[in-house]
Amino acid sequence: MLAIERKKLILDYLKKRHYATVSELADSFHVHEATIRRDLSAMQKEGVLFRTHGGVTINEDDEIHSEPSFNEREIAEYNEKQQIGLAAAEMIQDGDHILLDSGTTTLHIAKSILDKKDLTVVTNDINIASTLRNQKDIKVIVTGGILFPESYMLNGKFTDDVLQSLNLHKAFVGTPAIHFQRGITHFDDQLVSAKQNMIAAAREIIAVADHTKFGRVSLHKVADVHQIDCIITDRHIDPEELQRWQDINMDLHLA
Amino acid sequence: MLAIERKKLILDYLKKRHYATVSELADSFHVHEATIRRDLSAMQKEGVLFRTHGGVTINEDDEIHSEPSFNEREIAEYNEKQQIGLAAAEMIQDGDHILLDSGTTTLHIAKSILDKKDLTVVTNDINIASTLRNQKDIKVIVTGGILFPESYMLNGKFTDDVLQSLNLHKAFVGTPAIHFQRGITHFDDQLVSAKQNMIAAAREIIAVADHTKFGRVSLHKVADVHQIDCIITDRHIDPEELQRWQDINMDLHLA
DNA sequence: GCTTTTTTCTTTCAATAGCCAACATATGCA
DNA sequence: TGCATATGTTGGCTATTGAAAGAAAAAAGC
Repeated sequence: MLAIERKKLILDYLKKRHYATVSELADSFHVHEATIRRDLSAMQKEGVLFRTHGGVTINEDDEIHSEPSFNEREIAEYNEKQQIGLAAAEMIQDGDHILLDSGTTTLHIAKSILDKKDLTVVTNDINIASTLRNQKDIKVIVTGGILFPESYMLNGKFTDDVLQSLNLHKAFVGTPAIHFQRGITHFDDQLVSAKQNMIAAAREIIAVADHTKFGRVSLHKVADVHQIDCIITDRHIDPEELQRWQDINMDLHLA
Repeated sequence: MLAIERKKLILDYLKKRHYATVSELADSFHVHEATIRRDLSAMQKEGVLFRTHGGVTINEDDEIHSEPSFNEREIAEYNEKQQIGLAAAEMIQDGDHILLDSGTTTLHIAKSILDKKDLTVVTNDINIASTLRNQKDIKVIVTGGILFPESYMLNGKFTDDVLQSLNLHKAFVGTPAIHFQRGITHFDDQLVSAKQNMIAAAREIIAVADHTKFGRVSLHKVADVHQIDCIITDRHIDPEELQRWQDINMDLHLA
């Protein structure tokens, strides 16, 4: 069995069961525990999952997540995400029709646009919808769909249908992996379709990702680099990485 | 079992019941009490729970969602609505596909079904969706649509489209006006369509309304009496009113 | 109120299970 | 063959757990 195949199966398993021990995985694939550990370490580096003593759990850090402060990284990147939110808000004009993808970074965008006027916000995140619900001058449209386990994100056919019927000025899309050649990728194939529809629905695509997401490549392709009009990230991005994006003339904002 | 898995389950447990003892947790996970104590100490350090002598309680002020400022509607008839919620929960079997209309009474139904198994819940209320989002055994489908100002309700074309494509076992529909001859009526014409679609989508229609809603008639017709299979209300309903419904053989439950 | 008893908590230590790094072996490809 | 990559093996190190003993807190008895 190929390593990549094994990794895919590990992910599939984790999607269903959420946790797995190293020995359990080693047994079921008939490989040595060291091999599994190497797989898990590599996958952790990609940001796909989270290793713990004895096993592994899925990293629902932000694409699928919201459980407050279960790991320290969430707190660590809190300020960065907040800054990204403020920078994104500056790009939004009164009267805009925008789309906010589900996630913690985009939630910060929502919190930063409460004083805008005559805004229409489409979102697949019920937490974002909730945050905006008291704003008289903001019309909120929720995409509908299946609520992802343990998260605030909606996904599935209903989500896709609604996204396909909309035309928006700007879409703010989050991603767990962004690479200057490979573009936006995602570890979960189930979420690819919604993100692609978001990108198709808006005139201007703004990717939002804190610095830890850069240089990562995951299994499933979401969008090419040229489909992205602009990226917002935080100031802790690696200078070499920054240079690579500047070399290809990407409009990259540091919050 | 992995340590992190155990910690997650402790949290899940505390979300349902607010308190747990160390020995109780040690028993249920088949680990030594010292292990549980170590888990709890670590989790307290993270700020997710609060240790007490002999046990632990949850620290749930960090839920992004909690709306402390209950509006008047929410407080009105709180206990009655809670009772109605419990009565409705008794009518729901494991494995059911149900629909919960937006509203405070139906929110109480949601709170009363957290330990059901293998449930599918369709709702047009993002607060209800949020309440159910942590339940592993409940699949939540949100209808999508425009978020009604100052509320948690979704409405409009997207809502209607989704409702029309679903087939459910039971629909729990709230109403501000119910009359033994005129049936269900509503003061806001914008909401009529969604309610009618709900009624069309389910095999069994259960109207939920506290006693103050009885005898009222509003401008817009939603449904005839014969379209309702069952009504759940509270014990403060006027005896004469009760008699009228019994005379027409309505299956009326007093919570 | 005070003391005694019981329960729970903390600390410590030993045993086990899991981890990492280095090296060895195997596989595949040019 | 030689190189690169993937996997297995080994030994030393670390983390987690359960058990035990003393400290602290709560409950019971007077």
